[in-house]
Parts: sequence; C-alpha cells; structure tokens
Amino acid sequence: MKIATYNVNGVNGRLPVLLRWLKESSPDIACLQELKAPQEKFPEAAIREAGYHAIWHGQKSWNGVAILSKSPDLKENRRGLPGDPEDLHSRYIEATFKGIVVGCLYLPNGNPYPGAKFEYKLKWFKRLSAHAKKLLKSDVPVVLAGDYNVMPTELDVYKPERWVNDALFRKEVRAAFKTLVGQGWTDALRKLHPDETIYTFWDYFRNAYARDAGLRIDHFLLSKHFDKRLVRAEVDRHVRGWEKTSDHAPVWIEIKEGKAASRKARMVASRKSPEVRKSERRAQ
DNA sequence: ATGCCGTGGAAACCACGA
Repeated sequence: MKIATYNVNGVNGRLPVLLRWLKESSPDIACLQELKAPQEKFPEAAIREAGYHAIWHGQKSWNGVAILSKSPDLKENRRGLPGDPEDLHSRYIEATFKGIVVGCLYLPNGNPYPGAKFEYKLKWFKRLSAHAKKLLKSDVPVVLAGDYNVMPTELDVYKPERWVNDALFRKEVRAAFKTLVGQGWTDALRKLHPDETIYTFWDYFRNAYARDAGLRIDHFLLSKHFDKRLVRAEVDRHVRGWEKTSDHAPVWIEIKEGKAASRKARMVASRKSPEVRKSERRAQ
C-alpha cells in the first residue's frame, strides 16, 4: 500500500501537475495540503475522473487539506483538531482506510518569530500532540502525514545557521516535534534513510531547487504497528522540477499489508462503541 | 537571506507562504 503526502500550494492552479503526478505515482492514499480553495471550489470532478475519491476541508484563500483514495472505503473521522473551537483554519482532516487511521495535517508556518503567528504555531502543535497521544492510546495503526513546517534536525536544512531564528527551525518548534515523536512515533523517512540528506521543499527563488538549497518539512509519523510493515519511504523530487510545480515535492511510503494488522483492524472495526453498548443494555 | 516567486482574491495591489 502506497500512502503519499503533497503540499500542492493551490489545488486549482496546480491541477495539471497534481493529475500528472497522481497518474505517474498512483498512490492508494494521497494527503494534500494548501488547497487554497473554498469548500465548493475543490476540483472534485477532475479528481474523480483520475480515479480518486476525496474528502476535503477547504477554506477561502489559504490552508485547506484533503485525503484522496483510490478505494471508496474511506471514512472521515474528523476535520479540525480538538481543543480550540475558535480556530477556524482548515489544517487537519482524518479518515479511516482499511483499518488504518490517516491524519492529514498542515501545521502553521509560524513566521515571523517572535509574534502571534509563532505562538499560534506552538499552540497548534500542542493540540496536535494531545490528539496524537489519544490516537496512540486507541492502539489502531495510525499514519500522521503532512506539512509539519519543521526541520527536525540540522541534517534537514541546507544551511542550518541561517534558520535558527526562523519559525521552522526555532528550538521551541524542534523541541515540540521531538516531544511528539517521543510519544512513540516513527519518522518514516529517517528510519529508512538515517544519514541521508533529504529535502521535500525548495524555495521558488534564488534558484533553490537547482542549488539543492532545500528543507525537509513534510513528514510521515507512524505508530508502532508499522515497525515491521514499512518497506519504502521516498521523495518524488523530480516533480519539483516540473513546469508550474509546487514548491514542495510529494513524499510517500510503501507499507506491507501485514496479516496481524488486518486481524487487528477487523477487530477494531467490529468493536462496539461504549454508546452502542449502553443503549443495548438499556434495551434489554 | 531582506519574499527576488507564486497563488488567490479583490481590485490593478495586497496577504501570505517558508
């Protein structure tokens, strides 16, 4: 099973590139970020034509996340993170697919530092960590994929010293990422490529892609259920070289369909919720 | 390394991204 994440930077402006990549890469699941489109302007028909079902949470002008799936067996769990009803940004959508929970996230950029946007980023990070902890506790296989807007270590930045006071690399943000991973998550790309320089983003200017002046900010965090199921983790970096392309490249993982996990998934899927049990007891 | 490019939306410029 192939699961991808791609910050498209405008789903309508990027549609030809997105469709070209979907056809070439053919992921089973694709998490998209930065749709930059209101709910009703998501290009659902074109994406269906390309063979994908979709759930999405749009927003006028900015943000916006979607999960695409070849199979119709994709059930939305939630949109938005719990913990702040005032937060109206479309930055999180979550679904269950074949017994796997897939969280698609677009963590706030946080610049400039210091400032309100940076504080918002840290708060959003805390809410993500709280939710991630609950997901781990549920003991269902979970994939948290998306644009985290964090370079976790110096290996993930072409020139670390230039980024120390940037919201993507500030020590508070790196610490937040470390705390999150410390709950028991696996950084899939790093697990399979421990010492490699890997980038997922290259700035549009200063010829950044040609100079390979990149950042690794798009990540896959996996629950322990995937420890023996993760087969590959790669960046489709050539896509960053296409005409009219996003400043991010797609990132993807390949996982084995493991029998144990399937049994587990079936068990979880058939488990009755406490509410259902309660109402059944009442009915007796 | 300062938004130099790119996107979207509203109004021929501005907000925002990383």
